[in-house]
Amino acid sequence: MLYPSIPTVPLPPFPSLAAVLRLLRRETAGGGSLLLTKQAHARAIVFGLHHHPLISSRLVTAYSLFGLPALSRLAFCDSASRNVLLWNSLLAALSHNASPREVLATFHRMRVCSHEPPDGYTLALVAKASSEIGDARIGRGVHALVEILGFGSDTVLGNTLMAMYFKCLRPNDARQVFDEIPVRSVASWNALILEHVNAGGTEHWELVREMQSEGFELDGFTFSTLLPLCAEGYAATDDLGRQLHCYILRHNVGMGSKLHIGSSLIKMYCNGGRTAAGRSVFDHELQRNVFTWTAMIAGYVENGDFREAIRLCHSMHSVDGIMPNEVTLVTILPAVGSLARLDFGKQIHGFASRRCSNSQSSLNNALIDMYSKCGSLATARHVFDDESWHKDGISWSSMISCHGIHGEGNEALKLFEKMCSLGIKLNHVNILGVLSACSRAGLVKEGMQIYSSLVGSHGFIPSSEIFSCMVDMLGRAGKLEEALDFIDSMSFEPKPSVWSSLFRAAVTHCNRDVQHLASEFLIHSEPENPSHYVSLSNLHASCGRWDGVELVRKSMEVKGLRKAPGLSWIDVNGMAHSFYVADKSHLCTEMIYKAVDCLSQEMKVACNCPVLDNEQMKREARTIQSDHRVSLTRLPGQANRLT
DNA sequence: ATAGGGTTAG
Repeated sequence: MLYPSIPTVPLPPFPSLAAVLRLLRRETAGGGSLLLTKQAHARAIVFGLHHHPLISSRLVTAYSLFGLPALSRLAFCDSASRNVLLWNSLLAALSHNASPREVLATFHRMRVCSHEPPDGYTLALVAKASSEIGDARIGRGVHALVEILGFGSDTVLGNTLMAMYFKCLRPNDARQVFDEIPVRSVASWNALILEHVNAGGTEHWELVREMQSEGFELDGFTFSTLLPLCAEGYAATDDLGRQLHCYILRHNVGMGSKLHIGSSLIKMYCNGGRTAAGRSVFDHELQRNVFTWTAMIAGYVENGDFREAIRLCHSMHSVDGIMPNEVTLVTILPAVGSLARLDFGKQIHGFASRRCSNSQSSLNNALIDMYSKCGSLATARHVFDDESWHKDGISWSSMISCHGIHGEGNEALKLFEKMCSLGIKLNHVNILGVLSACSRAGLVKEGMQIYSSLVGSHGFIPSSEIFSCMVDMLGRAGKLEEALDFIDSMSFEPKPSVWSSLFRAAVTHCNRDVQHLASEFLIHSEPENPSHYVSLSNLHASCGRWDGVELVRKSMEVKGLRKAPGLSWIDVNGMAHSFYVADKSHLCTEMIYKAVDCLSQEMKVACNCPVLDNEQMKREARTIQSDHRVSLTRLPGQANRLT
């Protein structure tokens, strides 16, 4: 067995038990000095103190705080006398840094070797380990032992056993444990409520009332559980989220839980689209940590305010001295991609490779997506091909979509096959990814094949997004009749997105009948959406039916509908330039239009297209642009992005 | 003993 390297620190003249103990105080070890811990260990060995159970258990715990279970075990093994305290320290160290099975194995050794019976702390650690394994038989054994050893009325152990039965999917046993706890605590109720929330039922509010009627106050844990349920609150008349927020402020809830509550509140408001309310919580928080910041950044990202998200990410260090962590980076990367801010994306990549481990799939997945959205297919692929990290389902899905976005349908299909052969489970997202890749690349046959094999042989139930994608695939390829048949064959009412796909296709292929049909359905299913009226009006205009135009405009007026004109914008050297349709207001208009013409020509040559007249050319350019050069991402109430 | 922030499509 290897001893830790003994540092060459001069020993004080009269080393004593107390001096070693002082070095092994939790604060010293937890404060980050592995060197001091090793120094203490060395001294203990030199003076034979490492046999003392108090010293050895401190050593076990100290190494555990550094995440070094092998050294914890070493300190344990070296001790000549082992009491419950020492065994418990080892079990706790393994519980934090090793597998639950190792905890149980060590517990069995303790039962055989130790002359002292386990205490409540031992049993709590073992119950926790058995809940992580999720095996109810093992759990029942622990429960029996708790009763036999006389801890049956212990509140903390009761709570642990209850959580254990929930994790082992034995809710009835869990409930029985709860009912039999003689003196319940807030934690007992919190655990019960959490499980009901996770199970997706509605009884949790009833439980909260019951808890209050028994005289318990809701605490920070209760609110962390309840707040996520209130995101949609403001739409309802009673706005539960705000009510809970007021309760928290009035009762000053959250001794020691202020940070948890803060980030939960921010998330709750932002999930309901109320970023301003979330920001107000954020600004008034007396203490913020990386969770608080990440919650606020995520709120902006989710609601499409990418610039504010990036601004916050930049200022977290200067304002609060807090560094972004991996989760923060994973949160901000989609915003970077949506704004096509390759420069910032590269900075994040550099920052991550310096400060984070390279093993996190989620971070690498987000990087692939960011590079892909910024137009950097090669870099995205480079990250993907790096073999030092483990690829999960999302990694494959991201890479497949990335090739799809860049028009490389065949490469997307190749990856999809490989993904399936690796046994990665298919879901709505990764199927939609490969189908939309087929759609963009015009691989109709291949896309149909995947669709029918999944729906036909594998009993997959397609989502409405997948239906729209299939209509889009057929429509782009000009197969409008087949697209209509496909819509007919759908087993449920087509969502507006299905009709939108059909409408776009009909515009591209100049089929006025289908345009008309789709636009009627769109107006019928979303009568409050102004875009549909404008589309119909434009259709009438293109046929010279000015009375139709008039009619549509009137009905918009009656309904009080106005459509905000669409914008496109492009970032040039950090400056955003935006354009309306046929906009001529830019200072460099002439130059810009010349450049666009050149690009269109180049694209046509690249696509081997015949030279067309001016009208045809414009139409063609629009189609090609929407497929390749220009990817349009709609931001709510904002502009489109040009990449 | 019970809790807080995140990645793929559209």
